[in-house]
Amino acid sequence: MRLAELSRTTGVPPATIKWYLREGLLPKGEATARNQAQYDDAHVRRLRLIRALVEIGGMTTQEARNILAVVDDPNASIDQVVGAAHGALARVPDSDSDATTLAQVDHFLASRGWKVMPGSPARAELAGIVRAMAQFTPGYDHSDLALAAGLAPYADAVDQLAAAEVEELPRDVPRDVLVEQVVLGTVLAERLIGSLRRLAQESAFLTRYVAPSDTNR
Amino acid sequence: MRLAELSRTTGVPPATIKWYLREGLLPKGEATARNQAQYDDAHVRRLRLIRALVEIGGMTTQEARNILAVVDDPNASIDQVVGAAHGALARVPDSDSDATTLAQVDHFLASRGWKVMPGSPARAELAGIVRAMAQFTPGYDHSDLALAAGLAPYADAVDQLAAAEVEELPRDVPRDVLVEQVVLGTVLAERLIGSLRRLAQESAFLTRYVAPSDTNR
DNA sequence: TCCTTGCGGAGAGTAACACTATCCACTCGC
DNA sequence: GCGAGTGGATAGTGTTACTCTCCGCAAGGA
Repeated sequence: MRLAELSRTTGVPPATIKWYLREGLLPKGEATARNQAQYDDAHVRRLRLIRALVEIGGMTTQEARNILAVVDDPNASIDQVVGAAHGALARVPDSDSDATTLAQVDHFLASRGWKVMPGSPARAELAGIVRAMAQFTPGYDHSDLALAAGLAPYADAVDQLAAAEVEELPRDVPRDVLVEQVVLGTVLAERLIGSLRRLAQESAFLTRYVAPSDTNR
Repeated sequence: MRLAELSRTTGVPPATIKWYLREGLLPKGEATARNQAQYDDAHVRRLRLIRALVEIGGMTTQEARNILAVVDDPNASIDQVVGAAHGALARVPDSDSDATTLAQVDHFLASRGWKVMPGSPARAELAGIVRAMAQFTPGYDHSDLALAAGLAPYADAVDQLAAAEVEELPRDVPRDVLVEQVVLGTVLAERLIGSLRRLAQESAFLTRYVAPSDTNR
């Protein structure tokens, strides 16, 4: 398969594929001559993975490259792969978040029994979100209890999902397949949950605000 | 309150505030002279809302402006506000998604009893995600049942959350407060769920892959 | 053998985005 | 009265993700 055909099967423009090759996101094809190269299914797969990370996951190419580097490293553990994906998905606030909110978040995580590493990007992101929410709640008392009560329904929902996902990972599968599945499960599922929630919300709003009497009252 | 003080209380640089004023994201202060203006708490609040949408929600300023326009329109219904927020959160694929996936998604939504408008951005986004996932599953049979089975755990989790959120909205509150809360509840909660899921996932991976014997084996 | 078509690789160019810097006339407070 | 500060306008900057153009070479038909 040459570049043009790779482009046709994936729908990615040739110029973009060339750019991915230059940037090192996509490994080079096997050269058959000075200006001819062969690509195979692994390239198709990798190209689709890149597009999934960028188009659906909303990552920059730099973030995608970081993940792919870990994916390609045969010595990297699953934890490291997950860590790379999480690092790219998190929107860590620029400024150092205040210690109060961070301590509150840590307390919440401990009360949940979640083991999280201090450098976790998601932890910093959560602190930023909590801080922003608190700014809009004038009477917010900054107590650990108030936080835990507010987050509980979300944490409950997500706890089950995460546990099931990790538990259902296949054990008897080659590393590259498992790793790819972990990345997709982390990145695409996050977007999946988001769109499903919006669909459920939309439906709930339509039911309550537009025609509540039509259905059950 | 003058511009410099507005900058100090929100942490947003003066030049950025000026730019938001020019772009129409932030309403002008009340002019007291040709080159002096007064800002009040509403400006502080609006500025914080803009930063929440942009920094946490990851929106472009154009998307933020679209939402704010609906928020400011006293004739806009809650549904329209939610619709604007959803429109900015969704990552709709560029290409027209294929009819097969879209029909499958519609079938799934109907089986759930979710009422969704055909133009819903979340619907198109979901179709794009399902399509990408199917590409990585060679034996995927494109049956409605397989889709429903795969999405069920996520949809179950999200269904309860969305219903609770809509149900818990205050009814006896001025429109602007309600509208602001709806936008924040839509945008910030989406990010909140994402970061919480990653934290739960991180914990689950640490438990299973790093030290499973320490805890329960 | 020629000749057209297409290939790959490299570098420059581009469009959008979100600010940021500079300038200027003016005004407030001392 | 004067200097620091203000608001408004315009132009400039850095980043990102491509996209365009060019070039020498290869492949395959006439």
